[in-house]
Amino acid sequence: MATVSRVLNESGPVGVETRRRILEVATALRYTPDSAARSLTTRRTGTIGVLLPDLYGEFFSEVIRGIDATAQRGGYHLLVSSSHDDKGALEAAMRAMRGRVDGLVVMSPDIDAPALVANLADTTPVVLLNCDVEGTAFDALNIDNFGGASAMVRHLISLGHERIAFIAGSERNHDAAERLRGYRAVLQRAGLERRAEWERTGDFTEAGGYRAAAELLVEAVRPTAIFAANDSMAIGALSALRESGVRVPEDVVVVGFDDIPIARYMSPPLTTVHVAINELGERATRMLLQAVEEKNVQVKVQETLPTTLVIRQSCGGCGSPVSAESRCFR
Amino acid sequence: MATVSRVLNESGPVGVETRRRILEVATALRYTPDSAARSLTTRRTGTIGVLLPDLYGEFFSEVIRGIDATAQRGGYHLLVSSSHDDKGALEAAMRAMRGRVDGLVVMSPDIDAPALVANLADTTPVVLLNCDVEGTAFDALNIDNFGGASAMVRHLISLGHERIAFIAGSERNHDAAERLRGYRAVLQRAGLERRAEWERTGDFTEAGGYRAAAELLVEAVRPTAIFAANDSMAIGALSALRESGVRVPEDVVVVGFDDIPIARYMSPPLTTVHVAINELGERATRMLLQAVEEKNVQVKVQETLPTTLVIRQSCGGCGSPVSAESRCFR
DNA sequence: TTGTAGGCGTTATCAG
DNA sequence: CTGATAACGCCTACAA
Repeated sequence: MATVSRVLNESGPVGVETRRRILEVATALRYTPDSAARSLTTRRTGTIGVLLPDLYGEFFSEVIRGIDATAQRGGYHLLVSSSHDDKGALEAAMRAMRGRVDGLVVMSPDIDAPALVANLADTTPVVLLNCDVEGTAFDALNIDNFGGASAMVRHLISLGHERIAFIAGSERNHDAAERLRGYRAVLQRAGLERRAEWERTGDFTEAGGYRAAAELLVEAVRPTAIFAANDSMAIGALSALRESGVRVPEDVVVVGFDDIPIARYMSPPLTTVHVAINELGERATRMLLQAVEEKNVQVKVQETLPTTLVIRQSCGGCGSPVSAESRCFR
Repeated sequence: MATVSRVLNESGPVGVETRRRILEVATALRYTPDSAARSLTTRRTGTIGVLLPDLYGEFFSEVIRGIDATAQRGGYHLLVSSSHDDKGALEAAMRAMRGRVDGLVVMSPDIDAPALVANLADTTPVVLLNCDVEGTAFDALNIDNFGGASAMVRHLISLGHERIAFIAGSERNHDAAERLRGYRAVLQRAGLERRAEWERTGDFTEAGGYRAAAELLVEAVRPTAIFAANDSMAIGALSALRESGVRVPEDVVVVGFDDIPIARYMSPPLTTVHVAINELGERATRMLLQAVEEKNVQVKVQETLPTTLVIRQSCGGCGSPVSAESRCFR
């Protein structure tokens, strides 16, 4: 009956008595509108989709936390799908989500998601998270990877380090590439030596960082500082150094990127580039919801999430000339 | 057209030429069946719901990973919802999922989920994960919390410890309660002293473990071993001890529970009770899919996931009389 | 092997 | 203010 619909959705005028009766019966019968039927007519699902490359580690779980919180606040459900190694898998996942969601948050640092989205010619709003995107054709949110990495290297230099190694993320990863770019740029600018052996490639996991650090230790010329492109690898590096009896920060300094929650609990507490991971998910979701709910606005926005240096003990201290944006934490 | 449906679902006979033509047009038009309309007729959504208390930390993200992998393999999507502090929130979330999912994995160690599920009188299959459930009325999967905690305390005793402290999880948490029960049972059995001051209550977070350990350090009689009810708290404890200049494992021994991926990378590597977290999600999902796909089978199963001791360095070594189920890892 | 008709549970439209 | 009636897009049955 149409009136029932009007009562439950508070759309249209309904008599007080009628309304009461309907509500009574509805609760008595534990009646809940069928969401499939509803979205068949409304063309809205009340759900947003989240596409992630993986779910391993604290970084992703914090991002989802932010997304979930924001979506929930906006009254949306979350359809999550992860582990899209290649383009085909991501494309399949996107297609599978079509019709099931009102919008999509796509985090895909490894894959050319923009091309994929353009290719799909879909009308569902999409926000690209940590993607390598040029121009203004998409809603996109990125971390200030270059700025963060630059600031960290500058800090290391200010502490007197001249032999700075870098453990990069996987080569195709956009965040990884930007962080590497920041590292190289500052080294070059400072006129410091850049050795190929001091640039190892990891995979953003603890195991990768462990391996890379172990390799760095046996180099003929050992670096005095190791900058890992994310905290997980820094933690792996810490572990490798410890096993080899190398003291941190006395013998070698280790720093990371992301500031995942455990970073401050490491031994020693990890100096890192702080990213407001929660906020990353939050803002992406807010951007998406805006696009979902105001379909008329066709203007896309590109945003960058700023980063800050968090100085803890794994780098040996604040140094004398602390750069403007760095702060000292316990 | 019915034939189109037959082609896309491979149900019913279709002429070869017709089939080819339909497929051709379908791909040309990028046609994808509307999932809402489809589930309206089929009464199936191809989605399973996951209800979690929170998304913080590696434990949850590993569980979801396991669930996601298994669901994906079975061709199902994942509708995730978290942060259900109280009964009302959980109930609302369950109701909201009704009709959107074919089945539900409910992880709710804090809340009386069984009562809720029974109360909802819903026909959607549900698997209860880490819930305090009695009897055989529900499909349920639990960790062997009691066994794991017992084994760990026995191990500590075998290492010669007599003053063993415990950092518990929150009081209403079922897993936490079982682990505490295991700790107490073994202490009692061994005739060891049990002091109220050596039982601190944490909240399964690093911060909670940090606080609890700091409090233990100022006790008149200081324990020689600290058993945290999960790894996050153990990591927090490690951090607190380190800050106070207490060496682990020389001065005080620290052990955890869960064996989250980072545990092995701690300094020192964390001795802990291994839980196959991935498998936890995997098995729960398999149980659910079974219930979803074979509706006839009305027999519910209750399973327990076994645990094993993982001896690393934070407990000071393997000890002499290694109990049967313990293994030594790097 | 193919096309037609009905219905899934809502909401939107339109008379009353 | 309320109740019919027609979509929404698909699948299942039935008839051709």
